[in-house]
Amino acid sequence: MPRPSHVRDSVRELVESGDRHDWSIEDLQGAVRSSGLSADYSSVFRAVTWLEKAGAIRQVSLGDGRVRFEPAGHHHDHVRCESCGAVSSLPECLLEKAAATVEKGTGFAITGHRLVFSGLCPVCR
Amino acid sequence: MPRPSHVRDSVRELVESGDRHDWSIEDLQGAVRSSGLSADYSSVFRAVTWLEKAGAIRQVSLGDGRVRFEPAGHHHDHVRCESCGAVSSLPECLLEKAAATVEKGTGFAITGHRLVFSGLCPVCR
DNA sequence: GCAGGTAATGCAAGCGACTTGCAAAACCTG
DNA sequence: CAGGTTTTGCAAGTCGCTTGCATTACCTGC
Repeated sequence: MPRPSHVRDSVRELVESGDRHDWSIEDLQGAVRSSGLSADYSSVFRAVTWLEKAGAIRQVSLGDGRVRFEPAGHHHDHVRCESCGAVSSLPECLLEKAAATVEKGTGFAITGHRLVFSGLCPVCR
Repeated sequence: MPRPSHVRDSVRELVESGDRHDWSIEDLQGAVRSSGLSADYSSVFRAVTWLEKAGAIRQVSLGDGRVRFEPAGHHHDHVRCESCGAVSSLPECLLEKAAATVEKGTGFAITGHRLVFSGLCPVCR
């Protein structure tokens, strides 16, 4: 039975606030700390592990070799700025039809995908 | 000026033989060794670094936290089996049009993307 | 309110994969 | 063959994630 956990609560609140889709553990630790609370890296790690298993947040793989998180919601893809690293989410899935094509072409049973566009954000371009 | 390098030559040959799109450094080291040649992990690492800069091979990010390589050629995407890890490449790009949509919707200048389908390969399904 | 039990936390150590420094060996070139 | 440059292997370093363990905090039933 979970008990009050200021770390987990803060992490959940931060991620679920919904404006970011690329929270790294370190980012979260920094954010929790700058709100005045203590937070060890490992505590934040355990918080995200717990929250992910509980279905509140989800890993997102941006290809930079870090585990990143976003609020769990319906599926969507991302764009990432090559210059400043800003990440935006795309409102809808672009690949519903493509999956069928892939199934026909390869014989795989497609269950999901990971798509990240890269480019330059409005500020950097 | 490059000089004979059995490690680099073997690695290039292996990757360019073209039947795999998910060579990890360790895989390559194993393959070089099993052909009877010596190959330290760091030598293979330097070989892939060199070949990548030279444009002969390319990193492919499959989201498993390893650096993987494939022959550099024209762009294509991948399907990866969740069960056995088998990777196939998709013959053509599915997203030419989607990029334009994304640009319009987000204001980003799109320069590329990374797409990996996951599913079950014909053998595992 | 207090003892007992479970959960959360911090610290430090461990781990996996990549990266780098350095000296020894291999290779050309004049 | 001497001199200068590349490759190679070994070992050590780095980075980020993961785990073990003792401590602290929190409930719950006396």
